[in-house]
Amino acid sequence: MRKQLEKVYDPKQVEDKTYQFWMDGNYFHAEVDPKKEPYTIVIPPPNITGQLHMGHALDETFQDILIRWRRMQGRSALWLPGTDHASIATEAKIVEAMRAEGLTKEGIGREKFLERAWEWKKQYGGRIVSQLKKLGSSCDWERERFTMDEGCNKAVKEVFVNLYEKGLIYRGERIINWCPHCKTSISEAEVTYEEKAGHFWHINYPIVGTDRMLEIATTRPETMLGDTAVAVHPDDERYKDLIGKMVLLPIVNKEIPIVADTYVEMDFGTGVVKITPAHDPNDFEVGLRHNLPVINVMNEDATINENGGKYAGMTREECRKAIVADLEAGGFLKKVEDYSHNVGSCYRCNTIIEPRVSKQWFVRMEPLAKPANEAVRAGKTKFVPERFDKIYFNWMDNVKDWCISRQLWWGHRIPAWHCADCGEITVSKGEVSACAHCGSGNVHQDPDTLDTWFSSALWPFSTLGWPDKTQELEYFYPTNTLVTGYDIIFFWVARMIFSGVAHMGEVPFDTVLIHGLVRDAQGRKMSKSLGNGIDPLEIIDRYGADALRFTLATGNSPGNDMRFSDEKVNASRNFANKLWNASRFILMNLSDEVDAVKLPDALTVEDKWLLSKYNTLVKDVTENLEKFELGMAVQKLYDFIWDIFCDWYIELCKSRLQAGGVSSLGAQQVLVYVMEGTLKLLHPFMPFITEEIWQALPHEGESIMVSAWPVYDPSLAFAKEETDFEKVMDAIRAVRNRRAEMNVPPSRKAQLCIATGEPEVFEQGRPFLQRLASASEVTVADSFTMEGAVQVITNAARIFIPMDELVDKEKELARLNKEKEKVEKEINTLSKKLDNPGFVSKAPAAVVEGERAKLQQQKDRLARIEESIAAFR
RNA sequence: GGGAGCAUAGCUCAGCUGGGAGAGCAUCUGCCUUACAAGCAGAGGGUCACAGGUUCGAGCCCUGUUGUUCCCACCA
Repeated sequence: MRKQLEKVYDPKQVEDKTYQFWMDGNYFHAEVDPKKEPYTIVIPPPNITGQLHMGHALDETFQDILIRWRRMQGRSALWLPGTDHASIATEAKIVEAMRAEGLTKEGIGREKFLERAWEWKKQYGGRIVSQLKKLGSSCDWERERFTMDEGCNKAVKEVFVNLYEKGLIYRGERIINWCPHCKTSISEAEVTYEEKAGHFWHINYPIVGTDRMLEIATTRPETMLGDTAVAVHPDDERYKDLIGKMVLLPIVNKEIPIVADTYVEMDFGTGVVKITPAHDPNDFEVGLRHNLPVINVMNEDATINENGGKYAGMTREECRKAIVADLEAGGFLKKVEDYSHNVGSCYRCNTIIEPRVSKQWFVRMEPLAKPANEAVRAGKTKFVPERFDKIYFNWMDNVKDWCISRQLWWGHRIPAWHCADCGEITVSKGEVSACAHCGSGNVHQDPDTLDTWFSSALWPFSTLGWPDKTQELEYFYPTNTLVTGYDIIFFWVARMIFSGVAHMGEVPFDTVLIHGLVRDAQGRKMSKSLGNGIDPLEIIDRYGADALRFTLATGNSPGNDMRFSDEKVNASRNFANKLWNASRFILMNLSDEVDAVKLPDALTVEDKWLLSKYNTLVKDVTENLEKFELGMAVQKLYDFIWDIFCDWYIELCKSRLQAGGVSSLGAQQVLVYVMEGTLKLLHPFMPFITEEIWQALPHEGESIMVSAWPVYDPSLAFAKEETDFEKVMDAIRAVRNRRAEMNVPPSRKAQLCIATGEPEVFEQGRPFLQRLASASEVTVADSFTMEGAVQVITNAARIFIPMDELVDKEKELARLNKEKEKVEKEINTLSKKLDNPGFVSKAPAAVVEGERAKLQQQKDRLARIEESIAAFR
């Protein structure tokens, strides 16, 4: 007794059980196997603070599709999973949790803080991993890594020391982007700019020794507390005579010089710029050129410090208001304009960043970017879609030095020790107890940690054992495909590429598959603040993981954003159910004799039609996957299963199954053969349901996920049978169509008389016409003379349905004449085309041949229509 | 300021190297045909944003225009 399936597919009864089955079978594990070709994907490690969101779901679905497909193709397919320590985000969470207990970071100290952080990681770091499993991700969990584990730490230190020794890491006092909320420096890439409405305050600065005023315009009046000059353009006739003079800084009452600098745009604002070297990157540069003092007027949290005099203690915003009020009271404020300008914010917490001068560690980018660019230009790494290489090049060609130090505790600590005696720095992979320069034991480690992306950049090789020369590294590196969103190209992709090139001498992956964002049904970005995020786990709970995966993989082309809606998942769920019921049908009809996947010796015309279609599907899906056209592959599978397999073949084989005997056995074998192969093709997209059905059908092997991917089989290409059978299908469709138009219910059977030049084709199709076109009886002949019958014309036949009482002669004639007109028009277009010497001589022969065949077909059709019209007269 | 994407049926989107416009949803009609009503059979609906050009042939290639989204840079 075969296992019978439930009437409706219930993912809940299948998914967890099946995932466990795969884990028990150890199918996810990839070994170094010289007999096999490797295929490697490293996961973009999700943050340990994170919850699975739609972006992850899309990313992981693509990766799982690729990895499952390659595994079935016999590659040693490694999907290396792991998580990211996410220094800023994690530290923020822990600080927040501590605040609830009335504790502060500084209060408990570094050591205790890190203990808590690790405890937190232990408790919550696994959450996202278990969520990945819900999706069906076939990661090699034995090789799971963490960006702050021992191996990654070893790699980080190795790279830091290496770059330092090459002079590519340096420490310097620079103006950097400071997040007053996270209280750390952040890199250029971590600042997002947004157009914000603001004001342009015009302020009069009295010129010392005259009664003239110099009018400057600023968007940030509060920074005037740190002004150390005003600047004009050297060629500006209006101000030329003032260069070198002093102005009196209002409120502060300090004299500062008027300098000349070409940075100033003459025709913007008043052509005079106040210079605040400590709080503006451009002003900082001007300050360097003119040897201006740098006065920092803000604390770490962007409140005004003691340099701000009476404004000390105010926030930036409070100070701005107070200063503007004071300027106005003092008569210095000339006017206020509305002005919108770009304001930079921290990409993590969205706080407006504050440019700040401080001592930080930097990576010198130019020497690293150059070889990385060359590698990509040489095609060693390809972006899919290709256009994204522009984003990469644009960033890499203009890249600034990378600020890598963070004033945080949770992260890789910078392996540098400062000597209190000689002031020199000792950089080392190991612990340092004595200064390498003076030998003093009075050394202390730099308190800062590294940018999270510093360790992420090493991910493709640190996870494979580097800097040790492991077998894994040798075998799996360079990896093959990196799957990620376009929003992360320079944060991560670019940095992995230059790191791979610098430390491994080889790019880290051959292909970067870029996908877009998942938006909500209205096309808005999903975000916490909008509250429009859709939880993938809830979707899985309601529709099943397969339906979610199918939705994410379908109707979407690489690099483009997609909208997510319940309707789409619903359609996917319906598809899963369709597949489920098709297998139920097969199982209900399967006799015990059919116990293997094997084709019958004798194939009928409809068998050959189906097998030929299936064979093409195998080829197409494989080719689409090779070109990363996942959406197209999945669409073809959908069409094949629903339309060709279910709506046609299953209906076609019903009479054979009912008849029993050899003919029935043959149909069963074909059903099993095609279903089994199709399940394999669909498995990477819908792993759970395909496994469940595959196990219920005759099969070989333990699991579909380690079964062999189907290959195109030339012996299954039946071109002639395909076209022949489609003529029968055409006839069926045409008859159905006529009957529907005349509102004849299927229960009312009618005789069909088919006049055709290819009687053998329609003889073969007789049982199908009977069953699917509601025919009581089918007669095939060269021609018929029949009066008053309903007539249906296809490209291969004239079909008479003698239902005289339904025939309205006038209407029939009108319809036939309309059809005739249409065909004549068609013939006209085709003839014109074929009479065009340009077309015949320049178009490919196959195309011309095709057009000729079409013309002939239409001419034949026209002849049939004319016969029918004549018969009515 | 520079760059990129998008514009195709009422809606959401496919359409791979140019060779007779597609799907899902929605709408309308008829069916519980014993795998599936989460279904079956049918129907209607498109100047492929606009204007030129290349070509025997353009939704697809080129130029320009309009609308829209995004990225980068940035004049304080």
